[in-house]
Amino acid sequence: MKKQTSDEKKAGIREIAQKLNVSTATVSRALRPETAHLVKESRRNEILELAHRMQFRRNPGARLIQKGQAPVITVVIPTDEDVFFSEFYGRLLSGVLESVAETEWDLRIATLNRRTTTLVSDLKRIALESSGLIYAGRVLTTEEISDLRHYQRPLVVMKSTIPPNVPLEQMSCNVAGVDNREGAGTAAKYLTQLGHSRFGVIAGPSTSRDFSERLAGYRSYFDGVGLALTPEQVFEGSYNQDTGREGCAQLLGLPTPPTALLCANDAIAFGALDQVKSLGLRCPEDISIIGFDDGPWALAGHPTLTTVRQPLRQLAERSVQVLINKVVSAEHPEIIEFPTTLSIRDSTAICAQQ
Amino acid sequence: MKKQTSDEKKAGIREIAQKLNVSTATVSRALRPETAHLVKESRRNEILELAHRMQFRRNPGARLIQKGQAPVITVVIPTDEDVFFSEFYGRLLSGVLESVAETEWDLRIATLNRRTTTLVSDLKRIALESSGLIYAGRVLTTEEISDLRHYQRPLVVMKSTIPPNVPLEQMSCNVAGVDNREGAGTAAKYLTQLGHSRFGVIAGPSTSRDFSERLAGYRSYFDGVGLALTPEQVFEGSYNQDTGREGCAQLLGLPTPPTALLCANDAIAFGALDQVKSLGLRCPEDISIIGFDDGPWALAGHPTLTTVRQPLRQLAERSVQVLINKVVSAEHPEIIEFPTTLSIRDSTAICAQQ
DNA sequence: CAAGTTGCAGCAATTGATTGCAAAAACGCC
DNA sequence: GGCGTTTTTGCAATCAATTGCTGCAACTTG
Repeated sequence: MKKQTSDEKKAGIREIAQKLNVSTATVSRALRPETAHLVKESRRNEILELAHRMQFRRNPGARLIQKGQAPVITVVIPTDEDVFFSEFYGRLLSGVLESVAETEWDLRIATLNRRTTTLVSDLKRIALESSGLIYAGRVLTTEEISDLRHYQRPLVVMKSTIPPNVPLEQMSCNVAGVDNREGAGTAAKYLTQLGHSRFGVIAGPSTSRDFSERLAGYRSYFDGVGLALTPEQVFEGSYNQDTGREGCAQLLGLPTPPTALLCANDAIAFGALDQVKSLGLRCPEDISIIGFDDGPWALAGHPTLTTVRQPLRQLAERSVQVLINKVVSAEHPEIIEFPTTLSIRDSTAICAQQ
Repeated sequence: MKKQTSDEKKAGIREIAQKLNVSTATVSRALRPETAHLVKESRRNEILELAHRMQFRRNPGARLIQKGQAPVITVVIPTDEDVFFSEFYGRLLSGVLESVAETEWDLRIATLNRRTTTLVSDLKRIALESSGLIYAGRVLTTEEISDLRHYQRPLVVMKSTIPPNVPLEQMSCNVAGVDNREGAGTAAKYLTQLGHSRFGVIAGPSTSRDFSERLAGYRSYFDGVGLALTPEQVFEGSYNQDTGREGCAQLLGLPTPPTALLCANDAIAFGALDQVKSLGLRCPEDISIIGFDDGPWALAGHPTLTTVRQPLRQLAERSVQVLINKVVSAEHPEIIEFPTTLSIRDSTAICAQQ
């Protein structure tokens, strides 16, 4: 009696074939949905039934060795503790996870070395064991972007990793992102409809594509309605709460302070809200605040935050689709931009001042 | 000129062998660190160099087919949008990610069907393509736990997925978790040292192992110092902010209200804080609040939150180690419990009342 | 100088499922 | 019953790397 780990041998396609007195080819065909129609139904059922009883699982390597690639999608994210707590990554990842879970594919997560200088070949390495890549890592350099031309494999790049000054049309790969301009415009429009006419904008860093698009969106809307933003009305800072506090303090210190604040993300909005309270003002009675992101905390505070929701779930879903179906050729890469929606809550109200 | 996808054929071990006029065996040996010593150094360098120039990547399937398993660790998480926003999962996942990134292994993420009744065989399926599993999914049933005996492969189960009434020693697999009792005790002790003597506890659901251990930790400490908690001093609710608000309201309504609140997680603590402010009281001057988790938001509010930090990074690291080294036999599974640390911030202060 | 030891490299088998090709079986129709 | 179709099935090659075994040559030792 040889020492055997357990489980009465391993159940391979061979064992099944042998027990049923058919060839492995038949078993193989019966077992995979794509070829199942090639096997007579009665026999197929026998095979399926036995495979189930023997707890058969096909060896993934055997297919891999033929195809040279696995049904795995890899998401590349930054090397950064906070990734899992950010709105963007959290919702994106869970979206990808769900989309992938509905298919036969697997999801893998990878990070790049913090300061790699060989991005494209790193991506090639990562991609080796997967069939498609979603790049959501750190912001790309222009050099890296042009290098990406040499990466001729299924790839979707998140728009937010592209610097603001690079036109999307110039990208040689698929790009997926959220329509920040439209979302910002919607927020601005909504405040206008509530009767506000004196606005303040607390923007994030202009080095970020998302933030610069959002600012452009606010600007563009106000230009259109003849309320063009003056430099004093715009505070630019980082993407965190402190920026919200500082921006709020500065804007409310203006000779004619705004009655509504447009914040480029939720964290900034929370900071602004905190500052408003510290100044003894009330939100929304004295001042309306609108955010951008719609994270889980938007509902947690007092008042709940009116904010722009990014359809990251759909974005993820579409990206996965693109990769799995490879519907897009490298010559005509797809640019996916999803529209946002406005989540109206309690931090905005009709303008009380005339 | 035949139509060729690109890249001058695929660079396999064969092509390299051919160009250098050696056998594939030699190339194979030279390429893998474990066997590299079997090839003369000069030749090995030639091979390595050419492999690099040809951008050679070995086909993962070919090894898989022999070993029957890939160097991949899979983390099983719940099917739940919020996973990526929770302290626990966020920090755990990023910890696992980092630990794995330091090795040659890959990280895969999988979810279970929402209501699977065949957990163990599902795990087997998932594990098929990976060499180790970290289970951090939904809470296990006792039946599933005893089924796990049949799962004889590298597996680490997170303690929080085990129901409170199951003794850890009874588990047939490796268990990793945080020492909640000790953490809760430390928090309680710290408040005592600040001079507090009237406490309120806002606990989470007792169906959760984490929360029930934390409550036990508070109890056990107070018992030890002769301040045993009465039923009125303990409010049990859910794990969210509303519980914090309700609990705070109720506890502060007692004839002799507490001067310090122990909250079973940060969200509850934020709720309590919010309620304290609504009641026109100040934290920490009038009442101290202490949380549990130390999430990114603990630093964001006013005042910043004193809270118990879980060493999830180390927990993740150790779990990965266990899986990669398979240092633990199934007969003597390891129980890993990491100690917490206290992050002292502004929401706690010396007791002002005598 | 013979016998023994060690280092290096190649041959060929192995791994498990898939698939092109062709044979065999089943079917339909007159 | 015969012939043309269609459906099922099996054989054997294939995928890319790994590894036990063997052979050869160089080196060491008595």
